[in-house]
Amino acid sequence: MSKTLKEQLAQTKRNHIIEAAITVIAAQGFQRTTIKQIAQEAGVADGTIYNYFQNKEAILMGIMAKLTEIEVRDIHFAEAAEVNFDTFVREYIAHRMAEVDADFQTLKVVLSETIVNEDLSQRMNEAFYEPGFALAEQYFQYLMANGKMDETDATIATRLFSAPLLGLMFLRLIGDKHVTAYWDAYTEPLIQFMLKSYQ
Amino acid sequence: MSKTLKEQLAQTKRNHIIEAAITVIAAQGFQRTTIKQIAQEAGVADGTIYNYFQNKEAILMGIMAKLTEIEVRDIHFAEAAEVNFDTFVREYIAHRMAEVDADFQTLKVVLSETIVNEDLSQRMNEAFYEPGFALAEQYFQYLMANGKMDETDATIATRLFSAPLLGLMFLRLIGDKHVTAYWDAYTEPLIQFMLKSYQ
Amino acid sequence: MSKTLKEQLAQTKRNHIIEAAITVIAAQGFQRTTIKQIAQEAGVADGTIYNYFQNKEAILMGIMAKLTEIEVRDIHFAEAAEVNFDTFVREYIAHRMAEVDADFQTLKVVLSETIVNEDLSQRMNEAFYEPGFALAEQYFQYLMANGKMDETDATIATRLFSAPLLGLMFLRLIGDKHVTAYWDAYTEPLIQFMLKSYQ
Amino acid sequence: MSKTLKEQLAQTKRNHIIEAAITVIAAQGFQRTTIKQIAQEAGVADGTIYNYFQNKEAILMGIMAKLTEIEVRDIHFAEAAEVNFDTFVREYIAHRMAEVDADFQTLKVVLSETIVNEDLSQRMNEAFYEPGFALAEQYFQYLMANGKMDETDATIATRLFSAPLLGLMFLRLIGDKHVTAYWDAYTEPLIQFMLKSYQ
DNA sequence: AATGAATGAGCTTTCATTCAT
DNA sequence: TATGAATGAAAGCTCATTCAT
Repeated sequence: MSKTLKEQLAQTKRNHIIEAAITVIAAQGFQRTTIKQIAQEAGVADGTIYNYFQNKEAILMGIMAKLTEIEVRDIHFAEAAEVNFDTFVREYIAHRMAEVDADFQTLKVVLSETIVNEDLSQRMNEAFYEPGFALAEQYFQYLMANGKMDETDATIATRLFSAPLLGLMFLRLIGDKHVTAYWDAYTEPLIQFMLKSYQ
Repeated sequence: MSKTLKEQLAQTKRNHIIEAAITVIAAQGFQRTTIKQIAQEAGVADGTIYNYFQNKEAILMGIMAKLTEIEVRDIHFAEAAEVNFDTFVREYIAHRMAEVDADFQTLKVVLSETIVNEDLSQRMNEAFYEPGFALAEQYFQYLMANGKMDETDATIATRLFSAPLLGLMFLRLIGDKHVTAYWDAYTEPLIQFMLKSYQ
Repeated sequence: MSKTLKEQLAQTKRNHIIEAAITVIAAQGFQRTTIKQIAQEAGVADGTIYNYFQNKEAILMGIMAKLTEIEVRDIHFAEAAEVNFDTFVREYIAHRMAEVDADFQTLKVVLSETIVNEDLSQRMNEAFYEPGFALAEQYFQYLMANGKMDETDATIATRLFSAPLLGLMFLRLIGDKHVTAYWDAYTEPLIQFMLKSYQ
Repeated sequence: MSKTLKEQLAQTKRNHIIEAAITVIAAQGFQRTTIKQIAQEAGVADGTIYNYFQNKEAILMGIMAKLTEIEVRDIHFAEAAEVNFDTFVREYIAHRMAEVDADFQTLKVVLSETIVNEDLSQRMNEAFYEPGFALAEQYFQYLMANGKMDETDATIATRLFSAPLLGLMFLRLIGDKHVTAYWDAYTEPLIQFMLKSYQ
């Protein structure tokens, strides 16, 4: 039991450092952020970081792992959504919008680095986007097979389906003031926009 | 006019260095790229870079300036497009898609840094996005005033209008293989998608 | 006598740590070896080491002390060898060769540091070599006084006498494969070599 | 021609850094020596070192390369020594003794590290000792074949032949005061000692 | 007495920038 | 103007040592 306790304490500290890292990295990017800054934000010594992470890169991986966990939850949601298309769209958008809002800093850290880091990009695609797309693709193919949707390239349809939401997220990423300040206000208009497109 | 000639030569060299910088920065990001790498790509000595740019940051600004020029061209196009909405959408999407394709590396360099650099983000918004949005906003308000569009928050409508295209661009930024490989194939589906939304 | 028992337990643990230290230091050198490695080899925590040694340097001193004990035994042997010169040489070589073999790792640890550490070198000379040489010198002077050996610089003669064996040991130190693998096979040839020299 | 000049300047500077490195490393060992110390001794900035050596290890390799050059000269000498055995021994010892004296600091640097560094040990054996031994072995086998020497294990004979000199060198390495101060005085006694052994 | 997480000084190395040529 | 060697600040990381438990 005491071993478990120790492990829990270690896990807590690890999470604490990850949170601190997200805060400072989100503000200035991974490369610009120093271990010293992360340590200061976390309130520990530089060396302590290395008791929990093998190197600086591993901190980024730890942050990415957080996102992957979220994605897993997400897929479960989506699988449960065996409903009509309108409901699916509505639920999907609302859910994702809330999620982006809740984990915005984490997303910012990972995505900004993904653009610039081939290796990380590969990993993210495999762990994050492709599973998501595969799910949506399945859904589209089901709709097409049942004549509920025009026959078309499902791969393209999938990307196009997620594009409007990603576009809004992108605007927030690059610091658009209105999108940032009124994120929630975009949910309903986006849903309406999507529904019209798939009428 | 030898002074002008000299200036022209200098401008040419400056552009040459900027092109070299775009190539290497697009591949690995601004922070990871060294002056030495840029100099090698440009075929000049490290020190020569500093005859044309005050410091490393100034190279980034030079790259950004290129984008702004493109945007200026763009706005002129848009102003000319005093046509019906369907034509506007079709032209707008086709034009932008081509543009993203043509200047993708430049976009990648600037956007990846924009996410992570508060200062640059500010500049980009002022010089790039806001003028673009202002134009579109004007257009929407004109449509609304003429009853050709539902009354709604024009600011939101503007962002929403550009979101799908930005979403596709984002997918390309983060290295989605299909979007990257078949960029052109997305133009027509995106147009159809947009037109349905605004029927 | 519980105090003595406690002391004995402490002494045992100290020796245990020293043995562990010799093993890892012999393999990679003192500087390259970390306290953590020694602790792991000894099966204790890092901090425990500091209950038995003031600092890392003190471990080295502890290892050196082991060698000094061996030397003390050795001198006793030598004093007992009040025999003719041939027997002395034969016994001396055989004894030392066996000793080097038995404590090779310990020797390696101490000697490699001795070369590089002025302070340690001083100590080793005073505690180890000089007493040994003094003994041999005495022996040579006795021989010379009795006409059993040419008059010559006894200091030089002493160093020269120990040189062949030290040379072999050195070859083993630097990792010569043959000397390392067939150490015992060198004993008799070395004895013959020495005897011929002093005929 | 100017390119050659530049290369020569670079080579000179490289040698200058190597000399500085030998000085400080000989005094305190490779591991204990910092780049800062070497740079200070050489009168350059820390970073300058890295214009001439890839990393700290490469400095050691540079020092080792110096020794190998010496060895090459040495082998040429030895090959030339197609003389009778007495002369060979006399020349060999005198030559080697002078050499050890001339390059003692360099030897100290390399040998102390060789003891402790498996990788370097391998290299030194291949590049330095084994060629030397092979030469001597050839010589012994020639003598044996001509009945000028007892049949015996030539490998052992070779090591034994070099042992007395290595032993003296070892005494100097570990800082024996008499050997250090009167090195030259050992040459003639060592020659006499060797000649008697091979009578 | 034993533990091992925390510490932070100090290491190697990188790289933007300068400046003598 | 172009060069590229020299610079040294600052980064990531290691590890001897301490100390609360």
